[in-house]
Amino acid sequence: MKQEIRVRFAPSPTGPLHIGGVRTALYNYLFARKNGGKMILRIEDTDQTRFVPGAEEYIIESLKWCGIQFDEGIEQGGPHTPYRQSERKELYRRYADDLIAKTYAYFAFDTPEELDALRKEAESKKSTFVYNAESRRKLRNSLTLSAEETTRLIQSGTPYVIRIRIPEEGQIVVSDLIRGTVTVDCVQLDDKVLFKADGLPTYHLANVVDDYLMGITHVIRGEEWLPSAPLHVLLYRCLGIEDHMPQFAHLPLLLKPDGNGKLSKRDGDRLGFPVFPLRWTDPQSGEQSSGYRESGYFPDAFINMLAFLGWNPGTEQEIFSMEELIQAFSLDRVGKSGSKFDPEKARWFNHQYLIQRSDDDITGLWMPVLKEYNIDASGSYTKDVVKLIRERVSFIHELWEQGWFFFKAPEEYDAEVIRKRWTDGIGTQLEDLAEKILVLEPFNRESLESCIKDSIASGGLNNGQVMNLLRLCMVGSSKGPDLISMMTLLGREEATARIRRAVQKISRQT
RNA sequence: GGUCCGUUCGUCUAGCUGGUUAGGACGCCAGGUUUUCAUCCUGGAAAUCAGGGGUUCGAAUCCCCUACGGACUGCCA
Repeated sequence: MKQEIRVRFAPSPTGPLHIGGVRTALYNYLFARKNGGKMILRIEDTDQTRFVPGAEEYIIESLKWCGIQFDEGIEQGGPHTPYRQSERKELYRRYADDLIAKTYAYFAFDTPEELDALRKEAESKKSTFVYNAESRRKLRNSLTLSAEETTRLIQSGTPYVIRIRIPEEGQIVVSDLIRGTVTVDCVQLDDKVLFKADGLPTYHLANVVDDYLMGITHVIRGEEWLPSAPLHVLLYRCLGIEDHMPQFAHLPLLLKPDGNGKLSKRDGDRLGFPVFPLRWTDPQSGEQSSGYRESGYFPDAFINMLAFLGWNPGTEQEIFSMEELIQAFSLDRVGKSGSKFDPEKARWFNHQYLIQRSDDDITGLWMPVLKEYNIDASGSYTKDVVKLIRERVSFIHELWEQGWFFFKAPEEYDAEVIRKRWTDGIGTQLEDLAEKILVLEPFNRESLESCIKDSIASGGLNNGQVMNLLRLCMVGSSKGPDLISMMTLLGREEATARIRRAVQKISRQT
């Protein structure tokens, strides 16, 4: 029987989840669903100093909004409860002790201050301090101290950490589903801390132990983890669980739209687009960061856009529902190089999703927005408006800009249009036309159209001039949907009132 | 500095096992539709495949070097 595929998304609750993280979660999710596997949410909160209140809730809410679902995790439970590392605290020590017993790890008593000093000193000599096979010989640890001294220090309560003892020679080979084989010499690795003085494991230990315990088969994570992947491979080996080592897939990074570097929180504020799925308020500073949800993006559009940043189906199809993404997804179609995030394309995706929606959907979404503008219109009227302007926008909130004049008469009239089209005597002719429209029977598209045409013909007027001025009367500028449709929808009273009103106002100005 | 990863139109990318006029999308430009604006449709410009060496009849595709970019280099994840 084939082994069940199990993947995990393992964020740290140190702040809001950024879109790079959402994409990592998405790829994990797609991979799991595509292969009939399980998706697990594990919270990696082993650093109590960086804990941010609300971050965990934010992460969960974000993923829900995106439609990324978990089979196991802090909310839905599962066979490996608990799913929060802080609650699994007792589990890790055993593995660290096991490593010590096998001499793959050792106790180190160096204080943070001492190490800091060493780093500073090295820096001043333009080199980097590395805790490795060479330097550990000169530092205070269970490798240099006698067994008695080590025991004495530990028993007297001296703070210590447990570090891995990297082999002095040999190579470590990481095989990566996206990058192929990555080989690193052990000499290049350093004796990373596995277990901290506060009694909690570091990422490296906790991650490997939990992935093992939770039966994770594929580790799909960001490229920033590639440099420590050899350490993780070594850990599986030292722990004697190499047979359970998952397959690795390191995803390329999301880059800034301009210039170079990893996309960061700052970029969004600077370039005017969200970097986070949901709006986030920093509990400490109160600083706000915008979110895709609040900016009017549809979750499926956002997900579609994100999926295409680093992956493509190899066909020309670009619009994919979550279901379609699941069907089409495969890790070997994930690229190797980082991608710059493009806000313009994100906008285009949203447009595609908006025009796919039904008139009723769009109307339903717009009604509450109209209320905020103090517009109290009926659903059926609003829907008629939606039909006329839906193609023109990418976001629900843009409907107002494209159709406010269906709900109130313009207050101002574009001076440029007046200058170009307004002539002496045109006012009275427009008023005559208004008169005819008011008594038009029946009042509909066809009759209105022929009424205007007749009036133009009999008055010897310029076609373009009248049409554009009528538009000016209705909208206040040379914008908007088809004039006849617009006037029909506004109704004869409103349409004629707007003509009279405009003629009055403009005549006074000119 | 060191280690590792990467490099095809401005951007996202196709091009999997060497032979294509290097394809698509966003954006941009032009024309058409709309007597308006937007949408939409059609067309166009846009990558000497980072550069240089090889291998080969033939390389964006394989190898090497260089350059550039990025990540990592914490008792952070």
